[in-house]
Amino acid sequence: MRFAPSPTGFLHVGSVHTALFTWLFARHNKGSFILRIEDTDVERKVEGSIEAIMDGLRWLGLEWDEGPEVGGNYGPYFQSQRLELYHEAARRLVSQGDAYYCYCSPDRLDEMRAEQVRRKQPPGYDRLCRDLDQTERDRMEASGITPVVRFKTPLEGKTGFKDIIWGDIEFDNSTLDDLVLLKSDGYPTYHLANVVDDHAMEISHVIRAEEWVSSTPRHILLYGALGYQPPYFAHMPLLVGPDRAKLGKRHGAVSVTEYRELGYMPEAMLNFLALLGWSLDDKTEIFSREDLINNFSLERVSRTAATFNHEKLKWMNGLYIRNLDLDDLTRRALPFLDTGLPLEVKRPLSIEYVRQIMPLIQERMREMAEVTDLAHFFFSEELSYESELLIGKGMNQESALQALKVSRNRLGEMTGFDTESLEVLLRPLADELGLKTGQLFGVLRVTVTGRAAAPPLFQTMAVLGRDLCLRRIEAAIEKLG
RNA sequence: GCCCCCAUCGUCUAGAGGCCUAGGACAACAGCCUUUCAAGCUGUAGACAGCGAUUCGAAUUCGCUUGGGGGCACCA
Repeated sequence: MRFAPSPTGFLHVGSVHTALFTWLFARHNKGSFILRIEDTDVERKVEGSIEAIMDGLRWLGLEWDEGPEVGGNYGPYFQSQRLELYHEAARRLVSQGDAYYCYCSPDRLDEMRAEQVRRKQPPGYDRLCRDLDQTERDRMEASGITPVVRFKTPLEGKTGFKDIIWGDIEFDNSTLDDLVLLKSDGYPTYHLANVVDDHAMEISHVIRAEEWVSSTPRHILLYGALGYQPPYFAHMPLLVGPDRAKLGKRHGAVSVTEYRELGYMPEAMLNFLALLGWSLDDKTEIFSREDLINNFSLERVSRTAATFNHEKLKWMNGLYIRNLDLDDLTRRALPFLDTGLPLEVKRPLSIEYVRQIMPLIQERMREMAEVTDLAHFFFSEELSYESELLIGKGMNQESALQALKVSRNRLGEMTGFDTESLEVLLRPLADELGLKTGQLFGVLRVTVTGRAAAPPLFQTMAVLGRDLCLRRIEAAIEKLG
């Protein structure tokens, strides 16, 4: 099996979806997973995208058995390094009479198509050059035109194939036009290159997105003309946005890099993507990589396009985060804190301190990048919040001020400063002050964290430490007074 | 316009003639827990696109309609 992206930018989640299913199929069946770079479009090639693709796949753990940087017996794995193979195939097809040189200019083709659309005809090459004789060809050659090679599609008959996911699909050859195989710049089109390579690399199963269904008959025809046995085809359901159109940039984050930077875990990403167009049964939805490999089958892939639901991904990522052990969580969160926290915060961050904070915010994170916002008050000296926030329901400035002053004194006299002693001290204190526990705790929470919603108070204070807590109480008293 | 395909809660899906008064999950809503926010637990609401046909019986089979998508490049 192979995953064959073209290096035209970032690694798209749709591509990863296909890569994942291909990889799962390969792993499940003990086949090999090949990465092949389809760099046959010089114009659209984007610098650095090959690295982005490889980085992305590796981050997700979709390791390839053959391909760039790993090698293999069927290389090279860049189509731009395999041009001779395509030329040879094209020459053979021409000499067999299954392909021909076409001298039509792009301008003529554009006009032709515009005219066809105007007349509401299906657009397609009009086969002007299909039956050129030798003298006409010589004349064209002499005028300096570099021809393209086009496939001589049979005019009649039907071409069908059995798709593992879709079943039997059949096309009338009359609806297919003479596609270009070799471009005038000497590069092959996808159609030629993919057929030649899939055969040369002994690909048994071609797994790709649904958008390729309509060009599959052309490929079948090509395999036939070349005398090759076609592989099995499995077309995957498309990933779409909320408007049901093919997932694209306008739908928000579509590159794996973006998700990585937001703090999505590869495990969650794969789990989520696997459930788009595939399911095991009516209840299982949390799968480890191994579970996926063990249970995957193309027969259970659905045919309907799936909406990429960010909300569910977020939920699932949160679930994975909650399942992390302390060390793992700390290790993964550290880089996000490092880049996300304000410059004033001293670096390097104390791993021990971060370790103490993590349990307090673990169940509140859904994207790892949220760690910065959730934990910033553990690091910043100054807190900024509106003083009204200190005055809770049923309280006024005076009672808040008094609560703070008394708390300051008591806290200062404490011997220990752990969660339990804080609770033992503070809980009765509310009563003494004539406040409900919620009121007292509320004032202190805002004082100590700068916000109304935060992790449990006593634990938070214990981590912050007595000094910082007292300084913040002073600051709050000042704010109110 | 032509070709190909798809159609179960808002979303992801289970369902391959009776197990379906259609199951699960996200999201929503309500309650419980609770010092806030989360997390967790419990519950509520929510779908077989429509119409015909086959059948004792249809979400499941067939046809039509409607809706949606994909493709129709010297891009992949």
